[in-house]
Amino acid sequence: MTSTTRDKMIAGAADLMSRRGVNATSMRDVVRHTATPRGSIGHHFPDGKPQLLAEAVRFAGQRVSVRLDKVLSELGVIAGFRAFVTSRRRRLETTQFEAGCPVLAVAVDHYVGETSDKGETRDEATQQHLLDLAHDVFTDWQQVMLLALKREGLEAARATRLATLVVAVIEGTVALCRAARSTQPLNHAQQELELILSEALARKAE
Amino acid sequence: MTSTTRDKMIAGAADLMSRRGVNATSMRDVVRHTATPRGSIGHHFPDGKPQLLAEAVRFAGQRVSVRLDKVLSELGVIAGFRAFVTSRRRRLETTQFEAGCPVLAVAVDHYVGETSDKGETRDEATQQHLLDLAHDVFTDWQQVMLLALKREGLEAARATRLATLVVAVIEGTVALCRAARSTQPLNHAQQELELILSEALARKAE
DNA sequence: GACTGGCTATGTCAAGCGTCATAGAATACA
DNA sequence: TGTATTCTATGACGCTTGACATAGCCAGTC
Repeated sequence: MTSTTRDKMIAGAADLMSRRGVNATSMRDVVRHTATPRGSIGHHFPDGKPQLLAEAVRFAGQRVSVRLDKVLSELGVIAGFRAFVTSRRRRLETTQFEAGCPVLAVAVDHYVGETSDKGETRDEATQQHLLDLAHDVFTDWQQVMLLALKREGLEAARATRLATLVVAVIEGTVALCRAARSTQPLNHAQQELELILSEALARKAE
Repeated sequence: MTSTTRDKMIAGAADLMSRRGVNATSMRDVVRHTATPRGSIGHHFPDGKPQLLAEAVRFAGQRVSVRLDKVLSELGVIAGFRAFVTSRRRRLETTQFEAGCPVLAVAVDHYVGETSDKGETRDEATQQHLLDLAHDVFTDWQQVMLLALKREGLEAARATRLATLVVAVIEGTVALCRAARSTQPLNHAQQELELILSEALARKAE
């Protein structure tokens, strides 16, 4: 095995990021939360916090991507989407609307390293890198959705737009539900989105 | 005048929050960014950072709400929505995709005060309050959209769901555009949303 | 001109942060 | 068994943070 400590740290970091954001998640929080040794951080992540954040984004992105792909190809677009939303809803409920999305957190909350010299140049390179990673994840999710739509015969351009819309709605809805401490925004968005998707698929031949 | 210093601080805080998130925005950053005196913070915001954050959320929420209402009632739902999206797009472009939404930041990035006693109880009350404020803002925006849709004859239940969808898409799209450093996600979402809205309005009589 | 009260400037403080160094434990292989 | 390598534990460091205290400025008013 390649040390489960490392994996626990990554998963724990992703979890904390999804709940609190990037900067509200300290490395000490991560080791507390995962019951892992603090000294191991330097060992497993020699590049420090940015590296841990990056791995957490990749990890969470891939986990969702795999699940989305599975459910879409097994159940088709409509039922698959419904199943995916249901799992998101359950996660919101079981965590009392605390859990969000670590990738969204990276896209919204800028990482702030040490302010190096004079506060003039923040750690912009790291932030750009994290944003790139978040973009890769978003693109990956869109791609999964896109392929599912095309698989059911939808034209490429329309499918691309719809895939973007779906990802945007999911991310935005997470924020609304957290603020509302309710799944109602998710329910409303789901209803409308299912309508849109089924109409689009029904007209694919035109 | 009731001291422009206070207002500049609030607007500056909202701006920084929208770019960096809640915890990456320090009070010292705000005074640097707005060229306001550091010592005045305790004077204008005796409750400290939480108070400044709260006022920033209210300020930004109201500003958007007013603009959205104006444009929707002057131009109607479709053209008004288009105009609103256009202004968001311009803002993204002129800030090189740095500016986001301070309300979204509050919903994603948890405020962390001093960890009081033993790290067990974070500043949960303050965070709940900020989330409530964010929820009020989101609700307000949805209400503005809802009224515009009803004004054009849409049935209440459908209008409610669409209003939620629109707000969710706008917030989610901000994140996608920031990560992509591109307005393409906004463009795609806008196209689909205009389609949905015009179809819904066209069928209002059924 | 002196007084006064709202504002500004600057320094100090405890606490938390990420990082690093160093020492100890555990594990794997000969 | 011995030893090398990998992992864990703990403390120290330099820094930033929000909060506070104290002193100075600068209108207005009598």
